[in-house]
Amino acid sequence: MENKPVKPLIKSPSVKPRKRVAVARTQLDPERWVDEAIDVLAREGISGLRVEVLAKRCGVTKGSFYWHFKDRQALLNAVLEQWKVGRIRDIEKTTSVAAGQESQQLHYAIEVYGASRNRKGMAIELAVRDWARHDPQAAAIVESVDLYRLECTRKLFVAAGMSDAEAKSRSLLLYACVFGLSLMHYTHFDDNLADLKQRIAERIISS
Amino acid sequence: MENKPVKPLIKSPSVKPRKRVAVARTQLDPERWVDEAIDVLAREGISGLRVEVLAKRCGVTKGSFYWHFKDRQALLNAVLEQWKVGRIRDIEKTTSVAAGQESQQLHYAIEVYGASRNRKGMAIELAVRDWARHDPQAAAIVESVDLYRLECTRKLFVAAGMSDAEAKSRSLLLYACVFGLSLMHYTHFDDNLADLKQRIAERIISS
DNA sequence: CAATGACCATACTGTGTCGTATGGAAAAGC
DNA sequence: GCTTTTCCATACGACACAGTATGGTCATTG
Repeated sequence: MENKPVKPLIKSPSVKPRKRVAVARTQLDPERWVDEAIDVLAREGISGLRVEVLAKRCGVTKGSFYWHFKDRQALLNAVLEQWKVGRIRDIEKTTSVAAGQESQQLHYAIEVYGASRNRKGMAIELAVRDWARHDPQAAAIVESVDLYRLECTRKLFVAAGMSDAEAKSRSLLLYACVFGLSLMHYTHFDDNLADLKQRIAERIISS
Repeated sequence: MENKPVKPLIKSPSVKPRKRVAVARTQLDPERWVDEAIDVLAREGISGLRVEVLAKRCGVTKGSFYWHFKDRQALLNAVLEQWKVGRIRDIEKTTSVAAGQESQQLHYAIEVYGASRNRKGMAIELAVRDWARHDPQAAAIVESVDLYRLECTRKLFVAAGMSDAEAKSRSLLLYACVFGLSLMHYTHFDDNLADLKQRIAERIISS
């Protein structure tokens, strides 16, 4: 085991930018690979995240990939980790609010997920959740992110004056609705989708 | 085109059970293939639905598959069609109710989806929806099923005394919540999940 | 300037999969 | 009984993919 001490699972940049003044040519670092991988994940799903496809998108060959990563699984782990920290940071930014503004912030949280903007973010969200249905490791990441999200919005509902039990149910309802709407096809169900969404948001948030 | 008139896309049983008294040996018909395919779809997803894997599960080889189906896509089409008719039939059964029982029936609709039973049904549901994210044909089927579902529950809300606009928003909220809950991991969010679900259902249905 | 290391290309093996071609066995039809 | 049809097995070719081995290029360092 571990007979390749000079090639870790994910090659960290170590002391890379020592004299790398202008990054002479396009050098690929693991972060670049992970960013591209998340992009492929968003539009192709986990089954479309293949090494050679990714390498072609980066303009290189597999030789480069297997220099930066031990194998495909190492990349997937890095993708999961980056997704997790990104989500945590995003949640904290979305749910931090001054006292008295909790309801507005909850409305904003719904809107920012369901809007036609942030399409890529929701595509990643769904791809990761589908991934988690077949991979226990991904499932654990999703669960930790879910629990953190639920807890953050629960605090908002509590700050808005709800009981603990009610706040928990509202928090779960909020995220379930946001994710559920993202995988339904209801564009032709009503000609006034704005009013539809407004009513739903009110039902979730208002007392 | 169509230079194989004796081998249609999906070989219908035609006049098969004429003298097939006891089904001497295990003859495979397209329905059997589709049933097994849906089973694989439920636990592996669309990317795991491969011809040779399916054949092995049926106890035969590819030769049999390509006798009953033109190619893999023909099987996928049959899977989509069977899923659609099954869902339509299920919806009609779930949303048909005597007058005055609409609220109870709506509660039942939520419960029958979210319960720990019907796990396989929800797995198929999610697999098809993930499939629809990359396949326009599957997306069209999902959309038609969604619209039918939304319309059926909308009528229930209207029969329960709601306005048309409110009934639409409740109907969409109901299904979004049901599907959204199915792809979240909230088991460790509360120690009284029954109360949590009860509160959510009340919020969706009650006036 | 020579040597070292970082980074990537090329070539290769092995496996899994789709689809086709063809033959064989058993039942059905005449 | 013989032929035809149905249903499946076997064998094959083509391709995509994961991973390894090896060599090449360029910058950095002494």
